[in-house]
Amino acid sequence: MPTDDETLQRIHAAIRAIPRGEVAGYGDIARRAGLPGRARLVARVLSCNDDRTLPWFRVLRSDGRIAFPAGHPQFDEQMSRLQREGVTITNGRARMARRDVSLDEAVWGPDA
DNA sequence: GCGCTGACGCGAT
DNA sequence: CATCGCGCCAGCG
Repeated sequence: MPTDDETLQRIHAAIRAIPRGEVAGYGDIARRAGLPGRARLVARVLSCNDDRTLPWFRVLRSDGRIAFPAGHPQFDEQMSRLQREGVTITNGRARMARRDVSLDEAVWGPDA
């Protein structure tokens, strides 16, 4: 049931919906895609994703850290891209919107 | 069908 | 704060 096309599309949409200069957690994306608790699915989708137009770099862990271990090639690329968008990264951590007053409501509205 | 693994999350310590 | 433990889901040997 989970990994059908529709689900994939919604995850894609949720990721594309992240405003430039902002970031979101895997769990947030999953929730926004109507798949609460499927953070790992989002991760898997990204790992298999080949679409370059998808802002995959705006997706971080819920704690604001990049999912890759420091030193990993992907890690550097992601951090560079984020900084290029003005995302402040301190000690490998990006400033994330608080969960309770999340980006979901601020940007996508209360229905999210 | 079983168990391991991973671009995860969260409460408890 | 930094860690640990346990829960979660899907793919693969």
